Amino acid sequence: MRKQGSPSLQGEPPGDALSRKPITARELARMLGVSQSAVSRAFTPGASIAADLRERILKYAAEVDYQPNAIASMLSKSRTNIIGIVVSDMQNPFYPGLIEKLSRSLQRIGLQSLLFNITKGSNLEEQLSALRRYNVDAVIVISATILSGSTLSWATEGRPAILINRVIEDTNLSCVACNNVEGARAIADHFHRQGARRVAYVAGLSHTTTNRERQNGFVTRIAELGMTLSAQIEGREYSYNAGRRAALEIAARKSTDAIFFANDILAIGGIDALREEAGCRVPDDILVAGFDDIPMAGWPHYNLTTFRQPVDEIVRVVVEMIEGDTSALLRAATTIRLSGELIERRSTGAQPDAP
Amino acid sequence: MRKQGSPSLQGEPPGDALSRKPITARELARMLGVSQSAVSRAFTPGASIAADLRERILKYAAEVDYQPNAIASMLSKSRTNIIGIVVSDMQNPFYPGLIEKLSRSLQRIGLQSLLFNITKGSNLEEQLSALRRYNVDAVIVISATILSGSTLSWATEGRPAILINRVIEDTNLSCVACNNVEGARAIADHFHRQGARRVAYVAGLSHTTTNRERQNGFVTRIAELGMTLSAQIEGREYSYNAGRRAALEIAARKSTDAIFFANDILAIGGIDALREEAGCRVPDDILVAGFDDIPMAGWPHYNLTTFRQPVDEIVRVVVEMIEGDTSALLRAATTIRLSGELIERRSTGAQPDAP
DNA sequence: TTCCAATTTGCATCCGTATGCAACACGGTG
DNA sequence: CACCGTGTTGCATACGGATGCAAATTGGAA
Repeated sequence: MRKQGSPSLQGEPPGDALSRKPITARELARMLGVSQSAVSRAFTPGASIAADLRERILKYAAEVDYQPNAIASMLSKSRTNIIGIVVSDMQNPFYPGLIEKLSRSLQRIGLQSLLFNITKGSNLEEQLSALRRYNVDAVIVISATILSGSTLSWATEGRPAILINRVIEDTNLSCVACNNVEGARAIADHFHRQGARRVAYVAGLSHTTTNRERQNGFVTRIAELGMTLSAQIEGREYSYNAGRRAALEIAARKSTDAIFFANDILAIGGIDALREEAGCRVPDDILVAGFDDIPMAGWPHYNLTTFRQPVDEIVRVVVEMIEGDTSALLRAATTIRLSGELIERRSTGAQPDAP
Repeated sequence: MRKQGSPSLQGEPPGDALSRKPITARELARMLGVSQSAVSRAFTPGASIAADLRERILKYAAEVDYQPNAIASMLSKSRTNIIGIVVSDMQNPFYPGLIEKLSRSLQRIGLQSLLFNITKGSNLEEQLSALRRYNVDAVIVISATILSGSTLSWATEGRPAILINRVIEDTNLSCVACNNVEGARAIADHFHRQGARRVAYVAGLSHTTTNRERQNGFVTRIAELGMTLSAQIEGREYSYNAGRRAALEIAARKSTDAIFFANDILAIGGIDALREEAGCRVPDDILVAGFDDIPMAGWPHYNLTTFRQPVDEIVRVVVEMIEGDTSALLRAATTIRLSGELIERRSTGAQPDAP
């Protein structure tokens, strides 16, 4: 149907190499006097083909610059070698780093990353419908945004899905998350060691599991240690400005020794507000800690004490889950908790190690 | 070949809804007593089909949750509706913002983004070979990393390619870039107005066109204004630490009134180094300006004067190029320069507008 | 030398959708 | 009533590669 007619009648199309269509396995096979199956097998590791034939085909393929068409391959095999990555907030510097490492690791084992940037508010199903149509092999969700388990199940439609830093129980979704409770308790312990007694918590997105775990872990440990929770600010976003506003609110009451922000971006906004707007000194007047350990937390001006997420390990585990038997992921959704590390810096009066 | 045999003999497979394969157009057609073509046409805008038939098919399709398989569609049409995005540095906060806006705009017109995260140093052709095999409709390159025009031409293989913030002349690649010369001159003018006379330039990646343009524009304008170029630091990366080191080097010579860093991340590292390590006051002792206007530049501690890149406009232009006749892009590669905006803040002693 | 097993190769068909072309339906005109 | 044009519909095949099965080849054992 397409482009029948004699191949080179209308003269060389303008634009030179531009409209030249890539060579196909059949053409390559005909040139070599072998069958198309042979070409396909030459490119399939472990296929039943003689070593010398394979070599001859691959050599010639390299010469004429043949590469198997991935689309056709996807159609006949069940695999697409594409992983869908669902993201909603690339502004928080924690995520770009994670996405970068993740996509690099996937590339290393021959998987590509198809990015789905969902916008909260508008029609989620519509945004995710492409996720179904593209037949991705698996889905990785790196999104703090509201995304119900049922919507997600619909979108992934029987494909393995792995949530990073979000935990949903009721569905067949796997989760890989940092041990938020452990981290929050470590911050509480650290505050206590540094002498704080009246402490505050600043939430990110209140309803997210991540926030709830950090909040509960912190508040519980605070109580165990006999400290006072002097303030607790609800939040609607993980952002610099939200941190600023929360810090000002807490500073106005003048009854807090230390603030634990649900993540680093909040904490950094908080530090700036405390110093520039509230006239407080950090850590002299008030201690501040965050969560994640984004690059800015290490900048000298902030020097933010934080709980470092094990990004490399998270990536490793996720990639292993995908690399392994993905159908196993479907049968038994697993939740994996990874340990992080308390990074003590000057924002809580600690003396950090030399860089 | 696959899954022949009677459909429901071996009982419901374990895992419930998990392994159920999605319905196909043919099955849907048979259920409705129409031809598969009809189903295809019902989902093709502008196809030759009666309105009531289309409605009936779409309604039933919605009921049984049928959606056309994108892979099969890609194979028969020439379009994949996938845009390859080549990235190399997600750490610089300017890029995540750009990528996010870009992928959202593309999604809005039904295009998905396939992410290619290239690592400098290792084999580029190998990394980009997937770009060819996946038949992407177009390629957008957002990468400061070394990537020769010829490598890129090979990788895109007759597909339209658009470079953002990089200009390559010799090939048939389109470019959309900020007017770096204009921006650099604006910074120079601003320095002059603020009373600086001995100024320094800190390069990012020296050989990139972006850096060269900013450098030349700045140095040229400096000379025109009769100012002295007191230092010029070569660079191997656009990073916080590179900015730190450069700033310390310049501060040690004590002969500079103002520093123009090739981008904001460098400038921010520079400010921190000047204040925390060199004991200088910014802007009292030395003025600092950057380029890009990343979020951190607006944070009160930095309050960085910078030249804002017209991100929204860049995205708009790129998407328009892709949305329009892409083959036109191939025939006539165009380079588009967009104007940015000088943002005067306190790092150069300016009084910023109230937030 | 004969026969069988193991390995290699090719043939035919499938994956699921798009589309050129022919067939068909319907309404109006001469 | 024959004829034609417009608008719909279905048939058949193409897209490019993967793979079950049968055929062909090879080597070695009896």
